[in-house]
Amino acid sequence: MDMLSLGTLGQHLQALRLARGLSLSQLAAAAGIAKSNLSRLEQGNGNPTLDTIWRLAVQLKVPFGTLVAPIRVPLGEDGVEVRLLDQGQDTPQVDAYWMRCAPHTTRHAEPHTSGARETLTLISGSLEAGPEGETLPLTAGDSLTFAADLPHLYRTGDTWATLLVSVIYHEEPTS
Amino acid sequence: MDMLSLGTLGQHLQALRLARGLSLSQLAAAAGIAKSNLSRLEQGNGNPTLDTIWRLAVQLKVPFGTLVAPIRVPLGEDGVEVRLLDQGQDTPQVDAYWMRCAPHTTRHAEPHTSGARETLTLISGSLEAGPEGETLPLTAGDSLTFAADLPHLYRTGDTWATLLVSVIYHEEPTS
DNA sequence: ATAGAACGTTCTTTTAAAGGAACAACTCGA
DNA sequence: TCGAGTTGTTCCTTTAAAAGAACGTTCTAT
Repeated sequence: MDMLSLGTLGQHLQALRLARGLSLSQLAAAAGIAKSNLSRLEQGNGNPTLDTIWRLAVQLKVPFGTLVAPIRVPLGEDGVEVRLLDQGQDTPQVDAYWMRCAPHTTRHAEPHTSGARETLTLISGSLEAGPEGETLPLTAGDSLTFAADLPHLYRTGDTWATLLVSVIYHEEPTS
Repeated sequence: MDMLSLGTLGQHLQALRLARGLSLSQLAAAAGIAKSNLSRLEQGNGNPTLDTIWRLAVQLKVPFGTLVAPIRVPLGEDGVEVRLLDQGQDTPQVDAYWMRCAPHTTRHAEPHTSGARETLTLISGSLEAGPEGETLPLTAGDSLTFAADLPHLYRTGDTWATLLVSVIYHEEPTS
């Protein structure tokens, strides 16, 4: 494990516990784990089980991921975070992504295979996107479909932008 | 542990792995864990360590919490599964859902607030959707935007349908 | 067919996480 | 001052998670 996160887990565990005015013994009892276990975790040693993390997250009323990756904004180097949501197995093939762009960043995307299209739906923020030279401004709720077999880009202004991206690959002749 | 999450963890692990075209052996090797370990986890047994979960999340490029706590919104009793992907905090507010419909099912949706619109993007399968009386057929890759402040529905034919749904609530006059 | 290399499963062994009971330190009230 | 109640720590024990090896399959290529 990247031992980095282990130490911080302990700190945040303790910070959350104290913020709720709970003693170590109280929290351990409420979560149904041994206090020796919790003590070790707060000290930054150990490597808790999913079961243990879960029980603590429930008691502290923290959405789980917050407990272990608290302040981290897992951005790509270029200020863009992308998650694959789903891949269709039909023709044409469709890949669905969730995407988040930091303010004042521009992401240049390479062309996809010939005939590919992209459909965007902006969830929050504002964004300028489309084929290079033909980008259009979008605000929350807007959708845009464009040809993705050319270089295209996503550019943010002063705000973060969150959007759904669907890449529709061209229907290939099934030989 | 609330066994609810353990079984689903395995399913999501496997789904993500297959979505990336990785074999169990490959993923285990890349993550630096024993494949017996990964095998057990995908079967829904076991109780992985933070270390193990972390390594898998890194390899699958998934923001951790997504692996273990997929957010299911049990909207339907019928063959419809819905997951909340994201909620925008801008105006207009946008809710993004991932939705999957079993074959030969019809889902009637209640009207949303006045002025609300919906944008759909079909990932796989085929679907007929839209306001009641004005539904349109969609195939993989198609998008559709319609007024969602009226009763609307989603109806599948012989196949499953997977789609992204964005609900755009009407922009309220900010006083 | 046959050897080779993948695949994912199921064993056994090793390791360490979690539980439990001690412990010292510190607060209370009697 | 003396317990009886905390607090969080440190041991030791028990349990099970992770590693490693072996297995039966399924391909592909010779």
